[in-house]
Order: sequence, then C-alpha cells, then structure tokens
Amino acid sequence: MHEKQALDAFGALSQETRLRIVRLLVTAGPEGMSAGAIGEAMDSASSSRMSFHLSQLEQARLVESRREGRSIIYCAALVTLSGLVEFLMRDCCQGHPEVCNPAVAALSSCCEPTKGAPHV
Amino acid sequence: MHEKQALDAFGALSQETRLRIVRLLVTAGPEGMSAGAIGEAMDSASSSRMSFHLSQLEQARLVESRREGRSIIYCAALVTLSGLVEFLMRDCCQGHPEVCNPAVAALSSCCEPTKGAPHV
DNA sequence: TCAATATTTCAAGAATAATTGAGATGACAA
DNA sequence: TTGTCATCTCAATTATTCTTGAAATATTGA
Repeated sequence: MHEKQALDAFGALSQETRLRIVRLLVTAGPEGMSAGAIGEAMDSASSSRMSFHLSQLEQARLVESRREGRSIIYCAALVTLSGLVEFLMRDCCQGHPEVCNPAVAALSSCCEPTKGAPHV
Repeated sequence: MHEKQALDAFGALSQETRLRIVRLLVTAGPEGMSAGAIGEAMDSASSSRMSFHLSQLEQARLVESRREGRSIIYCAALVTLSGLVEFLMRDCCQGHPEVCNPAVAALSSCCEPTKGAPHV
C-alpha cells in the first residue's frame, strides 16, 4: 500500500453513501451484491449516482466487480481494507508496544487470526 | 463509534498533509510533537495551513493536543484509530470467518494483543 | 512593560467533489 | 430483431474543501 492508494481509499470512505456501501458489502461477504440491490439498500439513490459512487470505490480498489448476466455484482476487497489498516498503524509501537493494543483488540473482535499466518 | 464520527475521521485522513501528520504522530508515540515540529516535517507548510489541518484532525478526534509553554503538543488518538477499524470491519465474518483474517494479520504485524484484553 | 516566539483565526479566492437528468451500452428473451 | 432491464457515461450545476496572507491571541524572557 502506497500513500496515493491510501489517500484514494480514505477519500472514497469519507462519503456517506460510499461508506454505507462498503459496510454493506463487508457484511455481505464474498458473494457480493448487484448494483441494483445495493441501490435499493440506500435511500434515494438514482442509478447514475450509485454508479458514480461504485466506480469511485472500485477505482480506490475497495470493491471488486464481476458481471453476472445483466447485473454487475460488487464485493468488498478485504485485502485493500487490511492494507489500509496496516499502512495507517505501521510503526505505532516504536518502543511503546502497549499503546496500540486497543487497535488489535478491536480487530480481534471480528475474528481470530489464523495460526501461523504470515504477518503482512 | 458512530457513522458521523467515522465519516469525519475518514475525511480527515483523505488529505495528503493530514494523513502524513497522523502517521508521523503514530510513530512519535504518546509524547507527541509540537505544531512547529510537525510543520517542519512537512514540506512547504505555512503555519496557518498547518493549524487548519491540525484542527481538522482534532475535530475528527484523530489527534489530541495539550499546551506546553509556548508550544502546543499534538499526539495521535489511538482509541479513535482502533474504533475506526472496528467500525469499518464489524460483521465482516458473518458465516465466513476465513475471509477477514488478512486484516487481523495486518494489525498483528504491529504488535501482539494483550492476553485476556476485553474485545472492543 | 516590550519584544519575540508559537500558534490560531478570519475572509477571499481557487480547486475538488457530488448530484442531476438525458442518453448510451450490453445482455437477454420473445 | 425488437423490446426491456440493468447499469454506465457525460456535461452542467451546485456544494464542499483547501490555500493564502494579514491580523489576533497566548506565553515567555529581557
């Protein structure tokens, strides 16, 4: 993860509709959701507005898309999300390992790390 | 962490100078740095510009400040950073615990979680 | 008190980003 | 091959955010 990519990702996440889309897709899991279904889950979203925000998210690599018949299916790009966290928190414990533990605890509430997984 | 607070935080992090400041302060640790010292670490930052960005960061609760003599010392607010991660990744493993492990591994590269720490 | 240092505040202009609505594209089914 | 559905693209308008420079505030030392 480079600075430019992180800036794009944070920029994408700083807009209400887009943040909601990402969180929706994070819970939706790897099957993802069609653009139309995402739009229905948002209040008052015209198709062009939805398309604009989805393409911003895709450019920022926070979501990925694939075509399935007439629909385009979007899903969250968890690799980018975790890269973002790592970029932001890198070197947070220079001599003070205790200070950044809350961040780890927060993520652990999601799920336990794979034993022996290579640290990114 | 509520949506509004998360939007403010992501908005604050989506600007080059501010993202650099946060990362600088994350590595600086709890002692923090004075506004002037932060400004010197940025290229071509006028004091008013620096003050504008620092106040944006403080409004987003990503940094905290205290006065020390003539200087104002800023340090990273790790509680907000970890809250942000938790907000973004909440419910990422609805039935699919394996998919979000990369995020945990990324954070673990920073430091190990405290044993028995309450999960946020 | 006066001058110097460190930082903030304010207003104006410049730069970026979001929304809207109309029209285009691509896939499928009759 | 025509019609319909799902989604995207484009250009214009509106809204938000950033930078600049001048002036204000707070702290300290002479």
